[in-house]
Amino acid sequence: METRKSTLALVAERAGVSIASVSRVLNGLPASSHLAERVQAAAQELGYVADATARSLKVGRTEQIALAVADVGNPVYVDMMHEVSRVVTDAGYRLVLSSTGSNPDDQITLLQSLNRGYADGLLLSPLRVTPELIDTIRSSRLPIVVIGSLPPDVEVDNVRADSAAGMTLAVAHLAELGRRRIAFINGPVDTVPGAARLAGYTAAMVKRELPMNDDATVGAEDFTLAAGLTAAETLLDQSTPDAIVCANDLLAVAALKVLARRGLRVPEDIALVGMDDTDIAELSIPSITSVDLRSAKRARTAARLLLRRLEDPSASVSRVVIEPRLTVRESTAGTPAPGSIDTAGSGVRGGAA
Amino acid sequence: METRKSTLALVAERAGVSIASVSRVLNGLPASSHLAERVQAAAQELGYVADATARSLKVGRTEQIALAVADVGNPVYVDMMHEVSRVVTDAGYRLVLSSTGSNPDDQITLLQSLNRGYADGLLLSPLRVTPELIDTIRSSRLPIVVIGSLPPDVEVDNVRADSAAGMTLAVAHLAELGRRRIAFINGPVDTVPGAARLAGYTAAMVKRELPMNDDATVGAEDFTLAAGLTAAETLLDQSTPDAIVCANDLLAVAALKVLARRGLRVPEDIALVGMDDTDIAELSIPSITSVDLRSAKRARTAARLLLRRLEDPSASVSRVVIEPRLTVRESTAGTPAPGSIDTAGSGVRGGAA
DNA sequence: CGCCGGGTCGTAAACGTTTACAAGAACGTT
DNA sequence: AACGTTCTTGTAAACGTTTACGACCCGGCG
Repeated sequence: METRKSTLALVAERAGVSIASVSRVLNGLPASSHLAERVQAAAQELGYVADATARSLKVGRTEQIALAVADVGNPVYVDMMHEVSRVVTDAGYRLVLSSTGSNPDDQITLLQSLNRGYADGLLLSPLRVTPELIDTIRSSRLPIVVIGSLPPDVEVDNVRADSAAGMTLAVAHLAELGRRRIAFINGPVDTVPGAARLAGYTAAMVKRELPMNDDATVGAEDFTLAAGLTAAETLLDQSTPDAIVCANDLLAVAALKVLARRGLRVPEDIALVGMDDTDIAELSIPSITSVDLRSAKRARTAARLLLRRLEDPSASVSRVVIEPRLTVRESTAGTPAPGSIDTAGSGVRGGAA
Repeated sequence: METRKSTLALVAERAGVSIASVSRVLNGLPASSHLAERVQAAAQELGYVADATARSLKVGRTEQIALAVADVGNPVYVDMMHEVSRVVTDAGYRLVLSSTGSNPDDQITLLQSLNRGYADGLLLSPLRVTPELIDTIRSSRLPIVVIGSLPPDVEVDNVRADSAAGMTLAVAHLAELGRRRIAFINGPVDTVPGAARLAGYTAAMVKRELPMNDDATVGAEDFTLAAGLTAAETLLDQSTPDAIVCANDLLAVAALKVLARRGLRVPEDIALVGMDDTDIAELSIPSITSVDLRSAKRARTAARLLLRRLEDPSASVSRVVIEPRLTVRESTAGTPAPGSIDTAGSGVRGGAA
């Protein structure tokens, strides 16, 4: 088996047949067994592998699907990648991953370069959506499905989580446990999920007739652990909640850390619920109750939507919304409201020296 | 700005010039300002974007770099992706991510398809390396740099972590804290890192003249959390260590969970050290001392090696080994050997109901 | 025996670029 | 005024495939 670059022409020459015949045999089109054998042999000997670029140029497909996410480090995106990767490779596509920052301009330039034909379709999960971004999405030459919310007048396939419903779930759960001073650690409010979650929180609190207070909601700079630490510090400096819901599992873990530092017990003193239900919620100690926004499912359906549109570009646009679930864990488990019975907690906890 | 597919020919027609001129202007080659203006205008009006596939076919480069990892879910690979993504996009390449399973056959088919010209180069981080895999790597048409160990006779760029040295670091640290019954939760022994870490552990224990015991080392099925849980259970059923070192942060977190379930305090009863020094080691409660295998740095240098080889294919192969560090955290912090003073631990810990 | 249909296979045109080559124009030099 | 440079631009050949078209051969039917 040679390792040099081999082309159809070389194989054809070696087999003593025409280029077209080689192509046909290698693509399984009908051919005489005599011819087929010769070609197979020649291809084998030369270690022939078809050039993907040339093929793409000819057939007009790259068999690549691009996935653009804001932050590869975020576990929820990792889940999505995982899922998308599976369904697109099953369908014979390769996955091109692009980590745009949270900057919409980056996403726009990405989109433009995508239109050069790197990929056949795009899965986009934007954190912030600006009018410009929407324009570029609209005028894109290739199919896009966006994971996340969009204004209703945008005619683009998309699948979103109902994070407002998720916040309702969280608040209801805490209220039923008797918690009333429910604080909220949000991400940046100028992001789509940040805004949605804040709205959901407010609505849920109002509906339950729970006391609201500006000091009881803080917005982290970012959906990251580091931002969560300072956000949690700020919150606890200015407020004394008996429960905290976080817009994100990362923020929740950060809060947990800060609570431990301050000698506050979870869930006895403060109950905690996160959002996204990623692995870290499960493996944290104590494990964290989390709103499952079904990221895997969202990613899967988004990928399938894209595949469908690729085979039928004229299909009507579909907008899917996935309902959230609540996964209850130790951070809220079976706790009476604190103060009803004062357990005279000494704040003893293992390890957090 | 039209949104329809536009080609050089269309722009040329519209501008009333030749195709070649359009190409030249758009690529910034010298042209009269008169011509340039007409072309720019026409391109603008038609919303022309060059087709990447055709360009790739002509120039023989795709400007894509592939990264193949065994498991996208593993935080250490996420770190690597992050890093690789940065350096290759800075160099003008796009990143194609492939999640091969841990199955070497998958990697082989991946490699073969890579040779079709999807990408200009490959970063490969194989979990298991078989002779077949090595053969395919050797006979690859395009440059590969592997992240991880390879037999010394393989003439391929690679950058590896010295995980044996890492194990020495871990064992030495624990020994200095007075721990003697140091157990080891490994990953699968038939993987490259699994084997290396086991060897490192054994060597370090022998060198320190610490007691070794078959019951004190278990191999998880996998480098995942789930596998870690059962491995930790097994270990604690058959052995009573005063310290555990884990081949992986995920395994360490799993161990932490099991220890909590059994009422064992960390670090008082059992000290714990992980490996890879990923985020979860930091944000775990207690935070976990971890051997930093410098995954970000490894990824970065690997990416740079690949870029170098892309511009100079004849460069001599380089093999880089990155030295590990130890990041000390709460899970081993300032603890005397247990038993020296029995603290009559009541096993009270917050939250783990 | 002639003709037609079906199977094989080769010829050549495309896909959308880049780029070597050459032709012509403009200009300075002798 | 003739000639050599240099600059500009067009012509056309490639890159490696896929595929429409047509040529040819062979057998079966009228």
